[in-house]
Amino acid sequence: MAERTSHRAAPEHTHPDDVPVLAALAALADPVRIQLVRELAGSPEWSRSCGGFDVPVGKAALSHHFAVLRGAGLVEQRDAGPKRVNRLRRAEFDARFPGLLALVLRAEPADGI
Amino acid sequence: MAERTSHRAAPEHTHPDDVPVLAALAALADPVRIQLVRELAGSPEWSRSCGGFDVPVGKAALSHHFAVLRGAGLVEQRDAGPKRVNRLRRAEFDARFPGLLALVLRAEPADGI
DNA sequence: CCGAGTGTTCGATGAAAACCATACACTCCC
DNA sequence: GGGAGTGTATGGTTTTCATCGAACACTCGG
Repeated sequence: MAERTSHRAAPEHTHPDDVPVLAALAALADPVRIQLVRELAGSPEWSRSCGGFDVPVGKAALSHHFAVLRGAGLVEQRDAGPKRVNRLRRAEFDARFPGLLALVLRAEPADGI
Repeated sequence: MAERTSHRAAPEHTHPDDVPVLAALAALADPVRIQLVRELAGSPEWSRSCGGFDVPVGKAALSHHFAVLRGAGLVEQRDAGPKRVNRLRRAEFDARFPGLLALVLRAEPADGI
């Protein structure tokens, strides 16, 4: 049959084209998720597992944040052994919401978030 | 002294340059405020008073939403007689967050917000 | 097969935000 | 000055969301 090696349910993804603006904005209007997106943008694709982020929340909340980012078409996930590795959907998301990712990724003038 | 005609406290404004990205995103991540911004964008400047919006909330909540929009550098308000008229800070906001307003103002592909 | 590592799900808790109804302040016009 | 129109402030309710702890699945290596 399929050449699937994992017996685990694949994570549900939403393509950026199916994401309303409101959902995209709401997904990015959170300091933890902004940090995740930024760190993800500074790393090669598929190089970061969910647990490998320096974020001040427990792993339950972290899992929830990744679900939100997936639902907003911002990240794609793939199972790699026991880990789940991530990729920022730069091109696709930027095609749907031009300039939005750039706003989040650029450094802040003063400092803050 | 001053040539002020109103004895009412002028509304506090925040310039877009002083607004963190997170605050801008949070301000726009609300369906009522998105509608306000859109209606405002489709009207001449200073032509709309706060109460003149077709929005499904009471006037207390409406006043709160305008305070949020002011704090995010999105709208400017001025007293005109008993009314308080509004203006969308298009150029200034776009200079600080290029493309963000355009994303909110463009029509949605499918329908939703 | 067992144990360590990783991520998700569940239930509950706490904080933040939206909302309303009321009361108040101000401006204008009669 | 009185009254209608307009917006803000306050207090309290409801909803939403982020978070945690604990329990559960899955993968891999010994």
